Amino acid sequence: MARPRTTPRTVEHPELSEVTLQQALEALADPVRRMVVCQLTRAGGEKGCGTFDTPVSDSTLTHHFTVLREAGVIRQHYRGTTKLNSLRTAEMEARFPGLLPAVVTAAETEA
Amino acid sequence: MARPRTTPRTVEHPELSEVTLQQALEALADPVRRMVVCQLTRAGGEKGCGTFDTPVSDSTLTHHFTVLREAGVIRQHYRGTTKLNSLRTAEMEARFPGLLPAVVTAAETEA
DNA sequence: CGGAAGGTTCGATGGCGGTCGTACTATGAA
DNA sequence: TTCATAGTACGACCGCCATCGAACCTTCCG
Repeated sequence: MARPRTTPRTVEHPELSEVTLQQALEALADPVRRMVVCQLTRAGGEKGCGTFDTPVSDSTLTHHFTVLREAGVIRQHYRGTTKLNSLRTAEMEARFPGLLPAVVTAAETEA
Repeated sequence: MARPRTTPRTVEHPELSEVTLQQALEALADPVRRMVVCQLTRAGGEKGCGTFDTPVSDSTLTHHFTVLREAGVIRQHYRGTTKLNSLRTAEMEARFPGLLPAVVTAAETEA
């Protein structure tokens, strides 16, 4: 109803300037969300929601994507029935210099 | 009893190699703990437990110090009745390169 | 027009963590 | 020895968040 049948589904993304450090750290402090970020880093581009290897259910994963998106860490958009995810690397770097690389590096090193 | 009257109180500190990224991020994801870290950074050295400006009670603050210590972020030792706190900057840098600076910088910038 | 694939929404649940007050211990000073 | 100061230990409480399953919505493909 809210959206005519011909309009594609859209997703809301915050400006990075509206994102707090608190949000970013909370987003990155969850192990499942870090898995997502790492897999996204390794993929080097876009990746469908269903293509991630995690130990949680689909509905839980949806929740994690939402948290990451609202923290400005990822960008999401639809292509057909698939929802593609990518990192907002440059914007994150501008907002929180060094944070994302530090976390990803530490996560990769640890594993 | 466990400790003879002449032995000074001691505090247990983990090796940084035993600290997980999870611990470090959880430690830094709390606003009160970040206040502590920032004030410690600004102080540039040691600082007594009672000299921090936070919105929580003493007992809660004790809890936060414990979390920070177990995450390898701070070192604590007694001098008389006072407990002094300092950052384990170099060790943290070796274990999680760039992490602490990124968080502190972002925190300082934001405020 | 089905039907299937890909995600989402919703409500419930369970556990963990931040918070507090109070009682306590340890040290140093009077 | 007694008091004051600095911090700790303990127990209780409360709210939040990760998790799930089930029902649902969208889009594509026969």
